[in-house]
Amino acid sequence: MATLKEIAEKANVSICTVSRYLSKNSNLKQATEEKVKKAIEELNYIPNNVARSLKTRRTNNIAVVLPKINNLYYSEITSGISEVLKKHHYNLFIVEFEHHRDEEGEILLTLLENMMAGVIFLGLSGDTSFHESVAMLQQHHLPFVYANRMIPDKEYSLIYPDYRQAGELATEHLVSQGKRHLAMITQSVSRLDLQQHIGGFIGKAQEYGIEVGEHQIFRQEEHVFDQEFIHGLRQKKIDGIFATNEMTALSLLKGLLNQGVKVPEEIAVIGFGNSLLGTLATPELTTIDLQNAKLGSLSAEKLLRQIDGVEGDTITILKPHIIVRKSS
Amino acid sequence: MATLKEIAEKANVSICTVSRYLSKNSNLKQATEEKVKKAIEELNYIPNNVARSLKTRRTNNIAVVLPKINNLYYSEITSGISEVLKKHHYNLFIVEFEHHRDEEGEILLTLLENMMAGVIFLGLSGDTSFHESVAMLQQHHLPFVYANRMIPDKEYSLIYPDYRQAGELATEHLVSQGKRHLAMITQSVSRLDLQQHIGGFIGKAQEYGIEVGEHQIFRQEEHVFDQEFIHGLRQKKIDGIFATNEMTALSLLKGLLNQGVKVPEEIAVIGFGNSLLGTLATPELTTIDLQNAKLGSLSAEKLLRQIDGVEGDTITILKPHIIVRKSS
DNA sequence: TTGTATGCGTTATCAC
DNA sequence: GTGATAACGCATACAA
Repeated sequence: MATLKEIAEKANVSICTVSRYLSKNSNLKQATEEKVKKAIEELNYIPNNVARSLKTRRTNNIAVVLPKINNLYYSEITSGISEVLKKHHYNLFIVEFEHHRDEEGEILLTLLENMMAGVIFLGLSGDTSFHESVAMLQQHHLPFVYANRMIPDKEYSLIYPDYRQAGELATEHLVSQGKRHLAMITQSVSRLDLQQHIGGFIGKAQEYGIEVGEHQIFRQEEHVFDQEFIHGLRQKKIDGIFATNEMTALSLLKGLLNQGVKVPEEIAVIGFGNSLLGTLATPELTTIDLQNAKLGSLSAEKLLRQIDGVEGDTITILKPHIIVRKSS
Repeated sequence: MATLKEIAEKANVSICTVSRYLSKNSNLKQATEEKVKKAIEELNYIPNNVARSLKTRRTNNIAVVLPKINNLYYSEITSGISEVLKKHHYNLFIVEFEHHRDEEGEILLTLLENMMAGVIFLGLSGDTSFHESVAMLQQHHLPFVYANRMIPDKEYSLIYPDYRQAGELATEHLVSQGKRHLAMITQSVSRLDLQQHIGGFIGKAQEYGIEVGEHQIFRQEEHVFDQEFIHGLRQKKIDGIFATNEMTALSLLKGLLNQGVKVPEEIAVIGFGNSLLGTLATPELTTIDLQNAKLGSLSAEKLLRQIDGVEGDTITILKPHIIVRKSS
């Protein structure tokens, strides 16, 4: 690898002049400029970003910390992030983080050790101890953005979809289809975002005079969508279901189909997310689009503004949209 | 950020001693060790990997270059890579590359500028001009592994599944189910791996005395699985189809279902890949498992061996397995 | 067992 | 316009 020094020697100028040439702004004499240019080409010079970073005390590296990259939800967001970063000449680091308590410190340490310019956290729940460790990042002035999570009692830089409105949209749609006996399938009810989903779903139902009791809120982990489960739905006369996870919705759809339930006539299903999967389901899945890719690109832009010091810790909220297909 | 210098001053030792303490191997006097330890803790020292990299002329960063991260196929492989890298304390750097010719040089340059320890290329076709640029990496002694692609006329470090055998397995299975009129849906036939698929599929068919003509090899991009297409299948009396892409298989399954074709009785379908999607399809998809995650972890290990200098450019071939479900 | 001194490749502050 | 020279934070050859 050729270095500035070698270029300088070859071109008979000082290292400094070469550096100036590379940073474009300073004006060199036409003649020296060409000498330098020639030397650089002949020696096949490649700048060393590591050295540059040491000197300037900043890198162009941005880390995305998420539970699992082999999950459409996260990889779609990441793709949105990637596009923006590429455009601004930032590099993308991925750190998978699976809520193993002992990893927390190690991961944050890695981010600091490698002088990340910023961090985006995806899908890190508000109920972990993670956030205490995160305070460390603030101490070290490492800018970060939380995407897709609401963090209570913290003034962090946040971006997430309007979870409550997502729930409301689901109710409104099901009601507009004539459904009155609503149910919901969700994950951990302790998560703040899911509480919002539930709140929106139930709240809007009440506006329509519909009661959604606790026994109509199913926890995904506790059920398989087998004959017994479907039978339970029928007994409760459920005619509309909102599943807060695309895979879950698809799985439910399959269960209903297997048991001969007509979707949407007998039971309508509305899901979450807008990957290709929804269109491949039978029937095609009606869904609340959380705009994953867009959320990714927005969170990247948000982080970059923070890095450039033109934005502080603010909250950005995206509006969800409904995509009506055949399952409702 | 505290530095070695500050620690040294606080502990009343030399920078060198602190550095030794951190690298563990050298043996210090108990007393100094504790002095240093204390100072490090009090000052909340965090090592600077950038400086370390500049000095040692190597980083712990490994890049994965792939077309799109929001694609289950690639993200599953990447997840496999991620696990291995994490275990060996390497960081994961992601570069999305979408075959825009003008990007090639820029991307490889970025890898060199940032002193990547190694690179894994995923799904980069053998027919692009990419490989010429890649020679540059060799000049700069940057180790790399091509995963999931066969590269003709190059002695690179390669790892891929036995594409031919995958095709053979598909044929064997379909034949064992009593199917004799086989068809295949594939992508670009110019890609070497797909040629292998086709070769295996057709070749094995011939062993059974079955002719698979050119008009039974469909190019995915040229078709939607609508009434007309399904009608065509019926006319040709096709009773078994092999789709070399999981999404395509699912999409086909849906098309067949829509047209009232009984799967697998009338037409059996066998797909590729082993994501959750296959089990959510109706009927559940029989599939050739290419072991994406495993391929990822193996390619990472392969690269690490290369970085450590214990392995040269070799070819690793994975054996595919069939997962029989309901669509065949 | 510990310290001194040098350099990794770059940017930046001075001079000239 | 251009050139010395000093850092950035760390590792290491060589001394002591």
